[in-house]
Amino acid sequence: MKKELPKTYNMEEVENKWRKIWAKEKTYEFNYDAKRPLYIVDTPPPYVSADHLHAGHIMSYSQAEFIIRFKRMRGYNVFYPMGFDDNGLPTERFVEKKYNIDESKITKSEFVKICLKETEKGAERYRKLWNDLGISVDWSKTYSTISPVAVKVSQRSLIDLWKKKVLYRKESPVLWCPSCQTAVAQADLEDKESDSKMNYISFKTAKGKDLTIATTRPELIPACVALYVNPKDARFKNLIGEKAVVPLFNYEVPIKASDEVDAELGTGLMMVCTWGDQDDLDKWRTDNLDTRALIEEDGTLRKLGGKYQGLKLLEARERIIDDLKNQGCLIKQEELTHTVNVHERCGVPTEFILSKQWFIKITDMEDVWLKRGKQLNWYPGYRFKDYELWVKSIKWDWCISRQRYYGVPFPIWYCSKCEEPIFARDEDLPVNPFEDKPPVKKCPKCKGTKFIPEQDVMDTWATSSCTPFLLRELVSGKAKDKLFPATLRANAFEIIRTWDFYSIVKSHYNFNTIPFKDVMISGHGFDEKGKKISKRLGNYVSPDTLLKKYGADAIRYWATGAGLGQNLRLNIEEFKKGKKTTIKLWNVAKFLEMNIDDFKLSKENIAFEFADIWIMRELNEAIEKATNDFEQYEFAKARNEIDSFFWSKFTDYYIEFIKYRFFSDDQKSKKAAQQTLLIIFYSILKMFAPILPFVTEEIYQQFFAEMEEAKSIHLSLWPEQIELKNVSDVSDFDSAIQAIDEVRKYKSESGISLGAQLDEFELETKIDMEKYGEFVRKVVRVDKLFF
RNA sequence: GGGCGGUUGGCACAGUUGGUUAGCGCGUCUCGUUUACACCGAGAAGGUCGGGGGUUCGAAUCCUCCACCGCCCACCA
Repeated sequence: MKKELPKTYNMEEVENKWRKIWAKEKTYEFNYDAKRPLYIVDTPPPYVSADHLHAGHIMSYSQAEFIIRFKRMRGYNVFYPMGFDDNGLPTERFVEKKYNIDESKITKSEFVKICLKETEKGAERYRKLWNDLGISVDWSKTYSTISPVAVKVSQRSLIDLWKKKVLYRKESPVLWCPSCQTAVAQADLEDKESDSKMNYISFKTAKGKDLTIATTRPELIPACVALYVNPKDARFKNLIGEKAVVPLFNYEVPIKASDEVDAELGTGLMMVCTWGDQDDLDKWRTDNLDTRALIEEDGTLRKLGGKYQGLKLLEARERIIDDLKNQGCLIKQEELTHTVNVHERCGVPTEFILSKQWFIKITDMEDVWLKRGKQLNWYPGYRFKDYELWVKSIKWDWCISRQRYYGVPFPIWYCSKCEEPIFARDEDLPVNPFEDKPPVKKCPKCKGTKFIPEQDVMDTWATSSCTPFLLRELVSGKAKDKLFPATLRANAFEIIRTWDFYSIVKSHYNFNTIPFKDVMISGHGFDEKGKKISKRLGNYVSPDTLLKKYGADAIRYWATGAGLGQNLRLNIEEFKKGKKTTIKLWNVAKFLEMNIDDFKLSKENIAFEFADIWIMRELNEAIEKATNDFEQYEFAKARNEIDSFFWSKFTDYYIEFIKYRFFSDDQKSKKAAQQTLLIIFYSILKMFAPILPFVTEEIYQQFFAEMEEAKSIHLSLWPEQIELKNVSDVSDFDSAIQAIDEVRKYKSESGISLGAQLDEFELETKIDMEKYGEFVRKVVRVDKLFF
């Protein structure tokens, strides 16, 4: 049946319509079906506390989704759930700021309640944006990282790690954020440039000889436990084994030797404190130095600080410098700029403090992590380097406990007498140790009867690293066992060292396998000038504004623009081009509507003409290339391929080549053109479908739905190449095209309308006149062609 | 200090295993209302591929050094 398309494409109306219908018809719902191969997608659960959604978010999720739609059309049974990461520090800080909350004046449960409310709001915003963009998520399969199922899976994973003896609790120096007042992991650190001073301070040996050390952290002097020199350093080697006297505090520390001391740096004499940096920790560990814990959880000096006790680190620094000056122990100060490690969530420099924390063993396992990493397919391949580099730089076991409120609780109680940890039973999960009782009445170790719940919550990555085996909990029945490992993990490069790495760790320990087969790494969205989009710079437009102005299809079109793993600038021109493409598709549909009476593929033998065969050959090539590109996750290349076939071959040439046949009385020729148009355009629509889901669906429903069983173009199959057997040889068709170009050029340069009829034209291009003469004459409207 | 990515006409980008006059889009200029489309069509101008050196019959494409941009890691006594 023939339908009348509106004259112009009403983008907003069409997009809205299909959003509603896809939701109502549950077009993207996952239904297990043993016959079809599975394609399981694990995309990042975004932080719902991110209140600055921008084009970068659109870009990375769209890019993964192009592949997902492609795979769906390739016959895969796609399982595409969506999660929201709403636990942990980012949410807490967001809530504190938004409501101006002082945590000391609010109960833990009140605070958590507000966090939950905010995260719900945040999730709703994301959900709406993804939906507006046409992200083909199965919305009946969602999770949040604080939901009972996520808590259960995380806790179960943790208990398993304990049983496998790779989880341990230990008092040791840990990376600590004095602002958030929690332990943090190595992966949570960020570099920050800051101005500081190098202080040259005089020590004395026990025998009274003068020594000078250089430090940027004079406030750590009360925690000084040793001085180090290089044993090859002629100036100092005779000091090795002697004692030095710490100024202001007047206690003795040993002078030791280490090859790692660089005689050129500072004064060549290194002060080791507990603990200022990695060196301090290394020396402390290997040489069994004293433990002098100086820093309190809130970033003030402990009792060890003597008269400086209670001062903040920076205040203590000033006072100590003053006092050193007064005692003549400060020799000089030099300005310098150096990089400090700050907590990425708040930008405050981290410290090391002595604290009891839970750790997962990841150090000394480089070969294991590398082996696991190599078992994955990395797209693009060079991003494996990022993983490799990270794995090789791991110095700490993964500290997973956080001294915060809003997060997944540890399923752990401690015996109040002997501190033995009691883990929850699997059948009781999820548990909240504050509300639930431990599974034993008596401590198995000391028979104590009182238990204290673990106060800490888990690191957010301890939870989100479980997503590969959390996803399957969203379905019931037979499918469950088949939904792990996932097929595709898609994320941006900056979370390779966290999300990807920790997921690999968890799957390795818990299931002795890899968490997913393919990793697809996207770049970042940049602003129009090429600057990274950030909240601080305010260099972004809200996605809603962009969507309203250009439509989802156009924005998705832009998102195809970056090569895999490359950054992508915001580019309004690309939005416009995307919009133009949707309109062009619409107008071609109008053309078909005007010239085709019956939208059916004919079963009769069709007398295809040269131009028809030519365009079908071109189509086959385009299909082959686009398919290969998509298979390699190269959506940018695929789009270019489809684009150039559509614009340069199909609309610029083929449609012009056949117009005359529609005005002629040759029914056979007309029929062949109609059939070719149908075949080609239908394939084009399908190839554009992963990128432009709305306009392709609209046209599909108008003209092609009746030809197929699929209720949506997105559930139809990806186009196959057309079989071209027993057809004329058109390998010289390019000469005909060249002749046509020649006439077009002549008309254009002579100011003659392309539609004007010419009596005769002398061609320079040599063509097979018998074969293509009539065709060229009709297309370019010339009565007589000759050489 | 180590590593990754990038540097191609005004702008934003493609350039497969090295091979004929280096491509596309936008922009610019000139034309054209051809019954799908002016959110159109035809045509033109414009680059020697960041810089130096090398390999080769031949390099944007391989090697080497350097510069600049972006990012990651490490160090900073």
